Amino acid sequence: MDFHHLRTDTAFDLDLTLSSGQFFRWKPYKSGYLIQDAQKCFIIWQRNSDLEYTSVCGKVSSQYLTDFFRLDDDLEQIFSRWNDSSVRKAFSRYKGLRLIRQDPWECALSFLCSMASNIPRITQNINTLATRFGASTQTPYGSFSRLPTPEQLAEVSLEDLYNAGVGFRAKYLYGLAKSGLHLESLRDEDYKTAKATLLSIKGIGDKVADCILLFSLDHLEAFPVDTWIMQALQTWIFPDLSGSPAQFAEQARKHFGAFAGYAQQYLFHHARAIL
DNA sequence: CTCCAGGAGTATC
DNA sequence: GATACTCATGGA
Repeated sequence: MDFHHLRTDTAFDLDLTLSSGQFFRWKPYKSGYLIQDAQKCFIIWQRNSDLEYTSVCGKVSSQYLTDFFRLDDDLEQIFSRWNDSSVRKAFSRYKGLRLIRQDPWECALSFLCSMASNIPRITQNINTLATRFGASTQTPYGSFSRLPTPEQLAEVSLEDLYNAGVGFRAKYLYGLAKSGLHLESLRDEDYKTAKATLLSIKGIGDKVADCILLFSLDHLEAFPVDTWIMQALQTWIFPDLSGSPAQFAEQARKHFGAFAGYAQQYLFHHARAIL
């Protein structure tokens, strides 16, 4: 096989980044990881500042990995503007935790599955969608199921989706697939316009929309507020504020600014660890 | 058995 | 605009 190297001259922690609950199609493989991103599949190891990787299916390059793991984001500069002790503590404790720039379609499916669920089950759901409705690829490393494309999922019946074990989320996945919404075009729109479009899809509310915008569409000012972040904000950032999750999200975006999503990801990880 | 989980839609006031 | 109820399923 063809192995390549990528040297990371900025902080990057592959284990932390993968296990931080933003992306679900990965699993341990021989002291490294096997990662599936939309239609691609690759294996990757990290040893200090060196990433070693090889494509399994689809073309994976150093540029692709730099984009996928957002290795060009300057974390020191992004976090230098924030003085909240909890954020500073999380930043020093979780060095190298990065947002992932994942495929928008995969991201939308994942976070539609995420509602009233948990990370292990989201992982199970997204993998089931792939094995049942996606194409299968034979590789030297075994057989892999690709995620169904929007066109492929649009051909799946509502009944088959319910039988895939995604619960009440089936009707929302069905609606998204039938909508024909072109997620990629939302990358170039401003945050509020892009979010309004996402909110027009049944099943996508404030939180899921912000996850899609943050994790796949480069809208780093998005600040998804779930139950964990709600606790984190009330405990650490706005102890005197009361209100709805939407109001806390609004305050958080004002407080953290253009890169609020990075503060969110660290606070989420921190809250999950100690609250 | 009951309760809850990286929520959101709907009805009702 | 707030609040309560509902939606499926699996694990604790």
